[in-house]
Amino acid sequence: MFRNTKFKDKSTRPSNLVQTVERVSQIIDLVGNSSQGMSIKDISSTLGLPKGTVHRLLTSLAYFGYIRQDAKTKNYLLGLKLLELGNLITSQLDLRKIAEPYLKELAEKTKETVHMVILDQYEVVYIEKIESEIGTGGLKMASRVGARNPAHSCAVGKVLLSYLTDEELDTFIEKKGLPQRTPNTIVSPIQLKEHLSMVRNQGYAIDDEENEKGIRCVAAPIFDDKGRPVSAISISGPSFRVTKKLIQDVLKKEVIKTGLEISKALGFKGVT
Amino acid sequence: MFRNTKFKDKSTRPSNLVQTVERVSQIIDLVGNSSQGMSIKDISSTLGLPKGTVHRLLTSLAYFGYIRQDAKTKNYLLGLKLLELGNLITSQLDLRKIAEPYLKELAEKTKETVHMVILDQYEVVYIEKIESEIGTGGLKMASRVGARNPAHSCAVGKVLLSYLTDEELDTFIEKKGLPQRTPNTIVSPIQLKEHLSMVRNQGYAIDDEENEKGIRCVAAPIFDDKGRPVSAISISGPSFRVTKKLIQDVLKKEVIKTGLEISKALGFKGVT
DNA sequence: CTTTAAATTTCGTATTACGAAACATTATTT
DNA sequence: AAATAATGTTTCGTAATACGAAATTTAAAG
Repeated sequence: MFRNTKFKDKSTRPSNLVQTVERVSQIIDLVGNSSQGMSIKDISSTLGLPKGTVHRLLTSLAYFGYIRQDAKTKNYLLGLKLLELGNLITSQLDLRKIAEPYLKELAEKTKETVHMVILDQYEVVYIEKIESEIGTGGLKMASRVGARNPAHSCAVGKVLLSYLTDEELDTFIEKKGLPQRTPNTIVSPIQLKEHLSMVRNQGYAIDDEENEKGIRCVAAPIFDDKGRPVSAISISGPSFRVTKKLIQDVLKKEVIKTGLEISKALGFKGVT
Repeated sequence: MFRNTKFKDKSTRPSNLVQTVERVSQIIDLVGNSSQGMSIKDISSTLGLPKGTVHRLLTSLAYFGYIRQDAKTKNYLLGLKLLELGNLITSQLDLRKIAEPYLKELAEKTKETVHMVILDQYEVVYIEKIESEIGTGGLKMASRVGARNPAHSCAVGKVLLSYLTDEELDTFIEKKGLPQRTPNTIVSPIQLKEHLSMVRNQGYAIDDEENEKGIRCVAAPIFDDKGRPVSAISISGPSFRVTKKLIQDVLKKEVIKTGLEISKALGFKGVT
């Protein structure tokens, strides 16, 4: 008896979701994405829940610090507990701690924005972002630590995808699709697979305005002590500064070098 | 009919806490404070909950990204959603954004650690921490963004307490007490009140190893556009470097100055 | 001072989450 | 490699929990 469809899949809705957890998550998302906080009325009408219910959940959340109530406006805002937890997880990702000095150096040297990401649920999650103090010239990238991006359309994502098995890639494509973000985005599965094998061979990836018009990036992988590609780093910037030539002549070399340095700091001994 | 004891008090346990929220909070705290993550067994035995229940809550939390499961060890860890939320709240505290450059400059100039805090539930919460790149000489402060401290025993706390009304101060003392952290901690309510009125008059506070042996700090307040003391900043360091003389001659002036600069950036027009 | 709107509390009820135990999977020992 | 132990996952009948309509209180606006 074999069951070829039995893929344990953490991203599909569990059969027995706890209702309260779902509602709490919805409330926190909602409140988090409002700049001025929200009233109970707002929340209850947006989510279609009775005011009483929302109030009960909010007071419980407030008691544990996940939500706080503005003294003046009476609006509910994210609580400071989330600051604490956000920093806790940072310290759990010791990857990030180790990489930090190298990334700073890279940002200084190249005068562009440096990102560090990991792959989670087939999406790219930014775990570090360093902007060169000078040189960014008022142009700031909209990215933010904790934010997510499709993997197929950015350099860091393509680097990490390039180490997946063919089977995993199929699951990825099936689950996430290959949404076209710009005219340059690779949307054909076959093309993507060819591209990824190239990326893997050459050890770096370029995002030539595939994710956002006007932004170009180069990325390289980071390996842990077991040689597993656990993370990727990139240099990103506006296309008029980050030209194809600059990438080939300078930036490519620098990301790869920094990637290798961080890998070594993690105990990576090199291939074979 | 008057009821003098009717103080709306957000920190006492609400009558109708949602059980699931409490359990979720316990689980997240537990998992967050473990460096290697925890198994279901660990969590259920620590909290005294049945495995099935813990499992159900964990899968729900994982679905929404608050918890993730390590692929290898199968242990549960904090999820990356918390990174995202931690960064969201940071951007909601635009106070912090505005202050950042000033604080960096202060840290550079003084070569010591600079903190920024707000008061929440009568406790000090660190919302920013900047370490001077050089000069810390291997000595790092254990503080962490999001962490909390009693208010009566640190400079930033005393600065903020100094603006409370007498009534609020009594509530604070009743609720939190004045725990003795070191031999220097002020533990007498009367002494504290006298001290605070002095702090308020002089516009800064010193923590002379009152919170931690070997650590001395100076702090100054930050006012918003309405003239309300919304935050406080401090310079902290080992007592052998941060001498009383250095504070009086140099540091005191610098924190006050930086505090005022930030206040002005927030729209503060000065007193009267 | 009156009116309106939102926030908070109450309370009987049905749904939801509970948790004991069965079952499955993974790790450990012999 | 087989057996055993230990942990993880699912099931399901039940009761406690959270629900939510409505009443009450509080705050804001006219």
